[in-house]
Amino acid sequence: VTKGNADTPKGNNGHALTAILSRWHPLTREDRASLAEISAQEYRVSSGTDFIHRDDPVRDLPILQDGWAAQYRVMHDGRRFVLKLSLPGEVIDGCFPLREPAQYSAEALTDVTLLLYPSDSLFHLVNENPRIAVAFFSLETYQHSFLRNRVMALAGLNAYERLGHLCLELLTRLEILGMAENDTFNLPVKQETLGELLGMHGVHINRMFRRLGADGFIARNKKTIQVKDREGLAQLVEFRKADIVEPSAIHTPSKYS
Amino acid sequence: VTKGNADTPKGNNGHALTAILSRWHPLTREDRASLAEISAQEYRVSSGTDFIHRDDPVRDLPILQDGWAAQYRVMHDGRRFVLKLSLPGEVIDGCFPLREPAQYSAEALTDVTLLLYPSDSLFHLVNENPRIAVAFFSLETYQHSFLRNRVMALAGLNAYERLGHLCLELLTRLEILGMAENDTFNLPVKQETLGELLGMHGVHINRMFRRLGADGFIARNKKTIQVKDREGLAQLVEFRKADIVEPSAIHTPSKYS
DNA sequence: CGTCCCTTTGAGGGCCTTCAAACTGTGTGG
DNA sequence: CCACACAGTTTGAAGGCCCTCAAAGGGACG
Repeated sequence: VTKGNADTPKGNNGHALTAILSRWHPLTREDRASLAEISAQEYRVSSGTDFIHRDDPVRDLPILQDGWAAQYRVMHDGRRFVLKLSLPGEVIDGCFPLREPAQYSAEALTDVTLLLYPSDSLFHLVNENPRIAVAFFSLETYQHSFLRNRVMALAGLNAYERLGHLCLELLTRLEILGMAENDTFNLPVKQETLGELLGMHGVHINRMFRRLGADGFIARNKKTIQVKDREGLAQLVEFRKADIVEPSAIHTPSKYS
Repeated sequence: VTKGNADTPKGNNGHALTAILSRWHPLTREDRASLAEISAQEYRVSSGTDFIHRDDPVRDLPILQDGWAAQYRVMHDGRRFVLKLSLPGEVIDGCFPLREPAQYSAEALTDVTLLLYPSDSLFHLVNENPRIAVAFFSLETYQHSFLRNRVMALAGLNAYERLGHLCLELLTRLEILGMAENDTFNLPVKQETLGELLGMHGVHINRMFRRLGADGFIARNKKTIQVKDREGLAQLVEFRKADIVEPSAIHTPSKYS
């Protein structure tokens, strides 16, 4: 793990955390200035290595500046469970405002560039500034909404549908991050890992991918996935935009008051 | 649904929401006074009826003063999916700070007494007061931690283990609410509903309950469940106290700074 | 051109579902 | 007090989805 200072990370002429939070709640110039005082350390992590270790204390809020990651744990019988994939540009959740040992390890699935914001400074700021607190709250609510949908998929759908659901979830999240166009995205994750995420064997992921392709829902080419029938698939797997919390849902004045 | 006014609900000589939030973040006398100005409406809902309807606008934050509830939806193929059980004393999540249509219906599993706090007033307060914002944030984090564990159970455990996990989750949540003693609790939920929660058929819930009893992990008597081997079961189903966010994890000064 | 990692394909078995029916407890009306 | 209806639990048997083990196929890299 190489380490460097990066208040202004390259390729990003601003403060990454400010950019993310301001999507979730209107921030004043002063809010932004307060946030800008909290500078991140930049880390580079190469594919396959852990950058958060389970049971280690959490001191920082990590943002994936670039690359994919997985939060996982190894269960007592040796099987691996993947809680969540983290995408380029996303905040890795479960790390704030906790100061407890990490509940899940995080592994780089590709080469990763990481921004680490010190928890203590953030915690202090959140306790002083209600707008920033609400912004974090809203971000948490957004991530929460995807987790609820994962629960729905795991409990209510079969393997075929779960994988279709995952394709739509990733497509949606990547579109929000500006990393998917034309219903197409890159999926640099091996099938065994997808299996650990969706609660099925990697071999079965393969069969279901194949069937989704044969049924015309998706097309695959190496690591690229294109959703061919987004509407049809969404209906099949119970995926709805309305189930995802968007910024407007939170700070738009109520239409019903 | 009968309706009444209840700033000071009977059997509760205080402001229920204040009591809950102050568990999650230290509140000043002024904070409590601000919260106390937001008065709740009390509703009574009889067993089996819905009190939140999917796609209806959310105007209030509901707290279950008494009784059990389930958040559920009916999927396009007619199957029911239960997202979460809500226990007496708990805030029903997914309702704040949203003003969008409800994503899940909520059904009373027993006779229920409900406290409804107007979202608009709460939203206004949260935007003014950082401590109350952090308290809500922390509460959300707490609920989030249980959801993460549900995902782990659904993706990583078989039916037998999932049901054991649920027993421990409910026991833990009820203990926190002061409604379980001696590893024993009342479970007024039919097995079919538990199946919809855990992603398995109600009939299989029965078989797994039976096996958990035969293996000495639990004892059942009508609707009462006693966990006989809490440690053993916890290890089997990967249930850890450390996976549940507690108040101290959030506002205790960092040990590592 | 060989190695390694991952994907793909095949066959057998187990977990869980599905359909069905018997059983139990509870409330209701005769 | 009993007969009955009703809801939920319990038990049985057959079948399907998914797992498990295994091996072959493909692509990237040296």
